[in-house]
Amino acid sequence: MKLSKTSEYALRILIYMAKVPDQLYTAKQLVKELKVSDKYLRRLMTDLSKSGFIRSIQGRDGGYTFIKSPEDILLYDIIDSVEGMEKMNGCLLGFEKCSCTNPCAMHYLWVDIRTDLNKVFRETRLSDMDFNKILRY
Amino acid sequence: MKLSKTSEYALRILIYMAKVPDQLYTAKQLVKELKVSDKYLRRLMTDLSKSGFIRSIQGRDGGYTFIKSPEDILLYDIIDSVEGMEKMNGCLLGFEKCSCTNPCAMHYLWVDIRTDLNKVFRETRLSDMDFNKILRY
DNA sequence: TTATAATACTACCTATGAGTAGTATATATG
DNA sequence: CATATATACTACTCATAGGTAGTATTATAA
Ligand code: SF4
Ligand code: SF4
Repeated sequence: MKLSKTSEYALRILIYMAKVPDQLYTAKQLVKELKVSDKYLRRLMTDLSKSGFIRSIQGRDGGYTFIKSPEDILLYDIIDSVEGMEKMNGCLLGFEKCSCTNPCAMHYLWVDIRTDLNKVFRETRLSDMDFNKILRY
Repeated sequence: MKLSKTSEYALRILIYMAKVPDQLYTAKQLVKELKVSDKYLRRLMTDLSKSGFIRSIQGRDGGYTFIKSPEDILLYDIIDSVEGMEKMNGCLLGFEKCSCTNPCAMHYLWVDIRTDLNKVFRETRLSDMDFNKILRY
Protein backbone atom coordinates (compact mmCIF):
# COMPACT_ATOMS: atom_id res chain seq x y z
CA MET A 1 0.00 0.00 0.00
CA LYS A 2 2.38 2.64 -1.11
CA LEU A 3 0.64 5.86 -0.35
CA SER A 4 0.00 8.32 -3.12
CA LYS A 5 1.96 11.53 -3.07
CA THR A 6 -1.29 13.23 -2.22
CA SER A 7 -1.73 11.13 0.92
CA GLU A 8 1.85 11.76 1.81
CA TYR A 9 1.30 15.50 1.51
CA ALA A 10 -1.93 15.38 3.46
CA LEU A 11 -0.28 13.50 6.30
CA ARG A 12 2.73 15.77 6.37
CA ILE A 13 0.62 18.90 6.34
CA LEU A 14 -1.80 17.84 9.04
CA ILE A 15 0.89 16.35 11.24
CA TYR A 16 2.87 19.54 10.92
CA MET A 17 -0.17 21.59 11.88
CA ALA A 18 -1.00 19.25 14.74
CA LYS A 19 2.30 19.98 16.40
CA VAL A 20 0.94 23.42 17.26
CA PRO A 21 -2.81 23.29 16.76
CA ASP A 22 -5.11 26.25 17.50
CA GLN A 23 -3.08 28.32 15.16
CA LEU A 24 -3.77 29.76 11.73
CA TYR A 25 -1.51 28.54 8.92
CA THR A 26 -1.33 30.22 5.56
CA ALA A 27 -0.68 28.25 2.40
CA LYS A 28 2.45 30.33 1.91
CA GLN A 29 3.81 29.30 5.27
CA LEU A 30 3.06 25.61 4.74
CA VAL A 31 4.63 25.65 1.31
CA LYS A 32 7.75 27.16 2.77
CA GLU A 33 8.00 24.66 5.62
CA LEU A 34 7.01 21.53 3.76
CA LYS A 35 8.44 22.29 0.34
CA VAL A 36 5.41 21.13 -1.54
CA SER A 37 4.29 22.65 -4.83
CA ASP A 38 2.35 25.80 -4.03
CA LYS A 39 -0.59 25.24 -6.32
CA TYR A 40 -0.88 21.60 -5.48
CA LEU A 41 -0.86 22.25 -1.76
CA ARG A 42 -3.54 24.89 -2.09
CA ARG A 43 -5.78 22.54 -3.95
CA LEU A 44 -5.21 19.87 -1.37
CA MET A 45 -5.98 22.30 1.46
CA THR A 46 -9.34 23.01 -0.13
CA ASP A 47 -10.02 19.28 -0.22
CA LEU A 48 -9.01 18.87 3.39
CA SER A 49 -11.32 21.74 4.31
CA LYS A 50 -14.20 20.10 2.52
CA SER A 51 -13.40 16.87 4.31
CA GLY A 52 -13.89 18.62 7.61
CA PHE A 53 -10.44 18.37 9.14
CA ILE A 54 -9.64 22.04 8.83
CA ARG A 55 -11.51 25.16 7.90
CA SER A 56 -10.32 27.84 5.57
CA ILE A 57 -10.56 31.52 6.22
CA GLN A 58 -10.50 33.52 3.06
CA GLY A 59 -9.38 37.06 2.51
CA ARG A 60 -6.64 39.04 4.13
CA ASP A 61 -5.29 37.43 7.31
CA GLY A 62 -6.87 34.22 6.16
CA GLY A 63 -5.45 30.73 6.30
CA TYR A 64 -6.30 27.31 7.63
CA THR A 65 -6.88 25.96 11.10
CA PHE A 66 -8.23 22.76 12.60
CA ILE A 67 -11.98 22.60 12.88
CA LYS A 68 -11.83 19.04 14.19
CA SER A 69 -9.56 18.36 17.13
CA PRO A 70 -6.36 16.43 16.31
CA GLU A 71 -7.47 14.04 19.02
CA ASP A 72 -10.38 13.06 16.86
CA ILE A 73 -8.46 12.54 13.66
CA LEU A 74 -7.05 9.12 12.82
CA LEU A 75 -4.35 8.71 10.22
CA TYR A 76 -6.83 6.37 8.62
CA ASP A 77 -9.32 9.22 8.23
CA ILE A 78 -6.81 11.35 6.41
CA ILE A 79 -5.78 8.73 3.93
CA ASP A 80 -9.36 7.65 3.46
CA SER A 81 -10.44 11.16 2.59
CA VAL A 82 -7.75 11.79 0.00
CA GLU A 83 -7.35 8.48 -1.75
CA GLY A 84 -10.06 6.27 -0.42
CA MET A 85 -9.32 3.44 1.93
CA GLU A 86 -10.71 0.58 -0.13
CA LYS A 87 -7.11 0.19 -1.09
CA MET A 88 -6.54 -0.88 2.47
CA ASN A 89 -9.71 -2.79 2.98
CA GLY A 90 -8.92 -4.78 -0.08
CA CYS A 91 -5.49 -6.21 -0.39
CA LEU A 92 -2.71 -3.87 0.60
CA LEU A 93 -0.38 -5.65 -1.71
CA GLY A 94 -2.41 -4.43 -4.62
CA PHE A 95 -3.84 -7.81 -5.43
CA GLU A 96 -7.39 -8.36 -6.52
CA LYS A 97 -10.20 -8.03 -4.05
CA CYS A 98 -9.89 -10.78 -1.61
CA SER A 99 -12.30 -12.99 0.19
CA CYS A 100 -9.68 -14.55 2.44
CA THR A 101 -11.66 -17.75 2.55
CA ASN A 102 -10.21 -18.05 -0.91
CA PRO A 103 -6.63 -17.01 -0.29
CA CYS A 104 -4.19 -16.11 -2.99
CA ALA A 105 -0.57 -17.12 -2.90
CA MET A 106 0.61 -14.17 -0.87
CA HIS A 107 -2.05 -14.34 1.78
CA TYR A 108 -0.37 -16.21 4.58
CA LEU A 109 2.83 -14.31 4.12
CA TRP A 110 1.00 -11.07 4.24
CA VAL A 111 -1.93 -11.24 6.57
CA ASP A 112 -0.09 -10.55 9.84
CA ILE A 113 1.65 -7.56 8.39
CA ARG A 114 -1.63 -6.27 7.11
CA THR A 115 -3.08 -6.53 10.57
CA ASP A 116 -0.25 -4.54 12.08
CA LEU A 117 -0.46 -1.94 9.41
CA ASN A 118 -4.18 -1.49 9.75
CA LYS A 119 -3.71 -1.15 13.46
CA VAL A 120 -1.22 1.67 13.03
CA PHE A 121 -3.44 3.64 10.73
CA ARG A 122 -6.69 2.96 12.50
CA GLU A 123 -5.46 3.57 16.01
CA THR A 124 -3.07 6.46 15.66
CA ARG A 125 -4.55 9.90 16.19
CA LEU A 126 -2.92 13.09 15.05
CA SER A 127 -2.49 13.97 18.71
CA ASP A 128 -0.64 10.70 19.34
CA MET A 129 2.31 11.61 17.20
CA ASP A 130 5.54 11.76 19.12
CA PHE A 131 6.49 15.26 18.09
CA ASN A 132 9.72 15.22 20.05
CA LYS A 133 11.09 12.52 17.84
CA ILE A 134 10.07 13.97 14.53
CA LEU A 135 12.92 15.78 12.88
CA ARG A 136 11.45 16.26 9.47
CA TYR A 137 8.03 17.29 8.22
CA MET B 1 4.46 -0.55 -0.89
CA LYS B 2 1.51 -1.41 -2.97
CA LEU B 3 2.88 -3.58 -5.70
CA SER B 4 2.36 -2.62 -9.31
CA LYS B 5 0.03 -4.73 -11.39
CA THR B 6 3.08 -5.91 -13.25
CA SER B 7 4.68 -7.25 -10.06
CA GLU B 8 1.43 -8.83 -9.13
CA TYR B 9 1.25 -10.60 -12.48
CA ALA B 10 4.89 -11.68 -12.30
CA LEU B 11 4.39 -13.18 -8.86
CA ARG B 12 1.17 -14.91 -9.81
CA ILE B 13 2.67 -16.36 -12.97
CA LEU B 14 5.86 -17.64 -11.41
CA ILE B 15 4.14 -18.96 -8.32
CA TYR B 16 1.67 -20.76 -10.53
CA MET B 17 4.49 -22.28 -12.55
CA ALA B 18 6.42 -23.19 -9.40
CA LYS B 19 3.61 -25.41 -8.23
CA VAL B 20 4.59 -27.85 -10.96
CA PRO B 21 8.06 -26.86 -12.16
CA ASP B 22 9.95 -28.82 -14.82
CA GLN B 23 7.04 -28.34 -17.14
CA LEU B 24 6.56 -26.27 -20.25
CA TYR B 25 3.86 -23.61 -20.07
CA THR B 26 2.51 -21.81 -23.11
CA ALA B 27 1.35 -18.24 -22.97
CA LYS B 28 -2.07 -19.41 -24.02
CA GLN B 29 -2.31 -21.76 -21.09
CA LEU B 30 -1.14 -19.15 -18.57
CA VAL B 31 -3.57 -16.58 -19.91
CA LYS B 32 -6.38 -19.04 -19.52
CA GLU B 33 -5.46 -20.00 -15.96
CA LEU B 34 -4.51 -16.60 -14.64
CA LYS B 35 -6.91 -14.42 -16.61
CA VAL B 36 -4.34 -11.80 -17.46
CA SER B 37 -4.40 -9.82 -20.70
CA ASP B 38 -2.85 -11.98 -23.40
CA LYS B 39 -0.57 -9.41 -24.96
CA TYR B 40 0.51 -8.01 -21.65
CA LEU B 41 1.37 -11.42 -20.26
CA ARG B 42 3.41 -12.26 -23.31
CA ARG B 43 5.42 -9.12 -22.98
CA LEU B 44 6.00 -9.82 -19.33
CA MET B 45 7.09 -13.38 -20.07
CA THR B 46 9.73 -12.03 -22.41
CA ASP B 47 10.96 -9.75 -19.63
CA LEU B 48 11.02 -12.62 -17.16
CA SER B 49 13.02 -14.66 -19.67
CA LYS B 50 15.53 -11.88 -20.07
CA SER B 51 15.76 -11.62 -16.29
CA GLY B 52 16.84 -15.23 -16.16
CA PHE B 53 14.01 -16.82 -14.21
CA ILE B 54 12.59 -18.74 -17.12
CA ARG B 55 13.64 -19.47 -20.66
CA SER B 56 11.45 -19.26 -23.69
CA ILE B 57 11.29 -21.83 -26.41
CA GLN B 58 10.04 -20.44 -29.67
CA GLY B 59 8.31 -22.16 -32.49
CA ARG B 60 5.74 -24.85 -32.51
CA ASP B 61 5.56 -26.77 -29.22
CA GLY B 62 7.31 -23.81 -27.60
CA GLY B 63 6.56 -22.18 -24.29
CA TYR B 64 8.26 -21.21 -21.08
CA THR B 65 9.97 -23.18 -18.36
CA PHE B 66 12.15 -22.41 -15.38
CA ILE B 67 15.80 -22.03 -16.15
CA LYS B 68 16.59 -21.12 -12.57
CA SER B 69 15.34 -23.45 -9.86
CA PRO B 70 12.40 -22.14 -7.82
CA GLU B 71 14.55 -22.85 -4.80
CA ASP B 72 16.90 -20.14 -5.92
CA ILE B 73 14.29 -17.49 -6.61
CA LEU B 74 13.26 -15.09 -3.86
CA LEU B 75 10.05 -13.12 -4.09
CA TYR B 76 12.35 -10.15 -3.71
CA ASP B 77 14.17 -11.08 -6.92
CA ILE B 78 10.95 -11.14 -8.89
CA ILE B 79 9.70 -7.78 -7.73
CA ASP B 80 13.13 -6.28 -8.08
CA SER B 81 13.38 -7.38 -11.66
CA VAL B 82 10.04 -6.01 -12.77
CA GLU B 83 9.68 -2.79 -10.83
CA GLY B 84 12.92 -2.26 -9.03
CA MET B 85 13.23 -2.70 -5.32
CA GLU B 86 14.37 0.80 -4.38
CA LYS B 87 10.74 1.33 -3.57
CA MET B 88 11.29 -1.09 -0.75
CA ASN B 89 14.74 -0.05 0.21
CA GLY B 90 13.61 3.52 0.42
CA CYS B 91 10.54 4.28 2.41
CA LEU B 92 7.67 1.95 1.80
CA LEU B 93 5.25 4.71 2.54
CA GLY B 94 6.50 6.63 -0.44
CA PHE B 95 8.37 9.26 1.50
CA GLU B 96 11.59 10.80 0.34
CA LYS B 97 14.83 8.94 0.75
CA CYS B 98 15.37 8.59 4.39
CA SER B 99 18.37 8.73 6.58
CA CYS B 100 16.56 7.42 9.65
CA THR B 101 18.80 9.47 11.87
CA ASN B 102 16.53 12.19 10.65
CA PRO B 103 13.17 10.51 10.99
CA CYS B 104 9.97 11.79 9.48
CA ALA B 105 6.65 11.66 11.28
CA MET B 106 5.75 8.17 10.19
CA HIS B 107 9.05 6.55 11.00
CA TYR B 108 8.46 5.02 14.39
CA LEU B 109 5.02 3.85 13.45
CA TRP B 110 6.36 2.24 10.38
CA VAL B 111 9.82 0.88 10.91
CA ASP B 112 8.88 -2.44 12.51
CA ILE B 113 6.37 -3.22 9.82
CA ARG B 114 8.92 -2.40 7.18
CA THR B 115 11.32 -4.86 8.75
CA ASP B 116 8.76 -7.64 8.74
CA LEU B 117 7.80 -6.93 5.20
CA ASN B 118 11.34 -6.95 3.93
CA LYS B 119 11.88 -10.19 5.72
CA VAL B 120 8.97 -11.84 3.96
CA PHE B 121 10.12 -10.80 0.53
CA ARG B 122 13.79 -11.39 1.08
CA GLU B 123 13.48 -14.78 2.74
CA THR B 124 10.68 -16.47 0.88
CA ARG B 125 11.69 -18.62 -2.06
CA LEU B 126 9.31 -19.72 -4.77
CA SER B 127 9.72 -23.25 -3.48
CA ASP B 128 8.67 -22.19 0.01
CA MET B 129 5.14 -21.35 -1.00
CA ASP B 130 2.56 -23.43 0.76
CA PHE B 131 0.82 -24.68 -2.36
CA ASN B 132 -1.73 -26.69 -0.41
CA LYS B 133 -3.21 -23.56 1.03
CA ILE B 134 -3.35 -21.55 -2.13
CA LEU B 135 -6.80 -21.59 -3.64
CA ARG B 136 -6.35 -18.87 -6.22
CA TYR B 137 -3.60 -17.98 -8.66
C1' DT C 1 9.11 -27.81 -48.02
C1' DT C 2 5.08 -26.12 -46.47
C1' DA C 3 1.61 -25.36 -42.92
C1' DT C 4 1.04 -24.50 -38.31
C1' DA C 5 1.62 -22.91 -33.78
C1' DA C 6 4.34 -20.88 -30.84
C1' DT C 7 7.22 -16.46 -29.08
C1' DA C 8 9.42 -11.47 -30.09
C1' DC C 9 9.14 -6.91 -31.39
C1' DT C 10 7.57 -2.18 -32.50
C1' DA C 11 4.48 1.20 -32.09
C1' DC C 12 0.70 2.83 -30.68
C1' DC C 13 -3.67 4.05 -27.32
C1' DT C 14 -5.71 5.21 -22.76
C1' DA C 15 -6.44 6.44 -18.00
C1' DT C 16 -4.62 8.47 -13.96
C1' DG C 17 -1.83 10.96 -10.69
C1' DA C 18 0.85 14.92 -10.28
C1' DG C 19 1.77 19.49 -11.22
C1' DT C 20 0.94 24.35 -13.43
C1' DA C 21 -1.32 28.72 -15.08
C1' DG C 22 -4.53 32.10 -14.84
C1' DT C 23 -8.58 34.05 -13.12
C1' DA C 24 -12.23 34.81 -9.69
C1' DT C 25 -13.66 35.64 -5.10
C1' DA C 26 -13.38 36.99 -0.24
C1' DT C 27 -12.11 40.10 3.62
C1' DA C 28 -9.34 43.09 6.88
C1' DT C 29 -7.57 47.51 7.12
C1' DG C 30 -6.57 52.25 5.93
C1' DC D 1 -14.24 52.59 -1.15
C1' DA D 2 -9.60 51.02 -2.59
C1' DT D 3 -5.96 48.07 -1.85
C1' DA D 4 -3.44 44.26 -0.31
C1' DT D 5 -3.44 39.62 0.81
C1' DA D 6 -5.64 35.58 1.36
C1' DT D 7 -8.25 31.25 -0.66
C1' DA D 8 -11.28 28.90 -4.64
C1' DC D 9 -11.96 27.39 -9.12
C1' DT D 10 -11.35 25.86 -13.95
C1' DA D 11 -8.75 24.05 -17.26
C1' DC D 12 -4.82 22.90 -18.97
C1' DT D 13 0.04 20.03 -19.37
C1' DC D 14 3.09 16.11 -18.45
C1' DA D 15 4.84 11.53 -17.25
C1' DT D 16 3.92 6.87 -16.48
C1' DA D 17 1.64 2.33 -15.98
C1' DG D 18 -1.20 -0.56 -18.21
C1' DG D 19 -3.07 -2.40 -22.18
C1' DT D 20 -3.70 -3.29 -27.45
C1' DA D 21 -2.72 -4.14 -32.55
C1' DG D 22 -0.22 -5.84 -36.07
C1' DT D 23 3.73 -7.84 -37.91
C1' DA D 24 8.04 -10.58 -37.77
C1' DT D 25 10.49 -14.53 -36.39
C1' DT D 26 11.30 -19.32 -34.97
C1' DA D 27 10.85 -24.29 -35.08
C1' DT D 28 8.23 -28.67 -35.29
C1' DA D 29 5.86 -32.10 -37.89
C1' DA D 30 3.50 -33.98 -41.72
S1 SF4 E 1 -5.97 -13.43 -0.15
FE1 SF4 E 1 -4.70 -12.13 1.21
S2 SF4 E 1 -2.87 -11.60 0.02
FE2 SF4 E 1 -4.41 -12.41 -1.42
S3 SF4 E 1 -5.47 -10.64 -2.22
FE3 SF4 E 1 -6.61 -11.30 -0.42
S4 SF4 E 1 -5.72 -10.15 1.34
FE4 SF4 E 1 -4.30 -9.97 -0.37
S1 SF4 F 1 12.17 8.33 8.25
FE1 SF4 F 1 11.18 6.28 8.22
S2 SF4 F 1 9.05 6.64 7.61
FE2 SF4 F 1 10.23 8.54 7.15
S3 SF4 F 1 10.86 8.34 5.02
FE3 SF4 F 1 12.50 7.44 6.23
S4 SF4 F 1 11.99 5.22 6.43
FE4 SF4 F 1 10.15 6.29 5.75
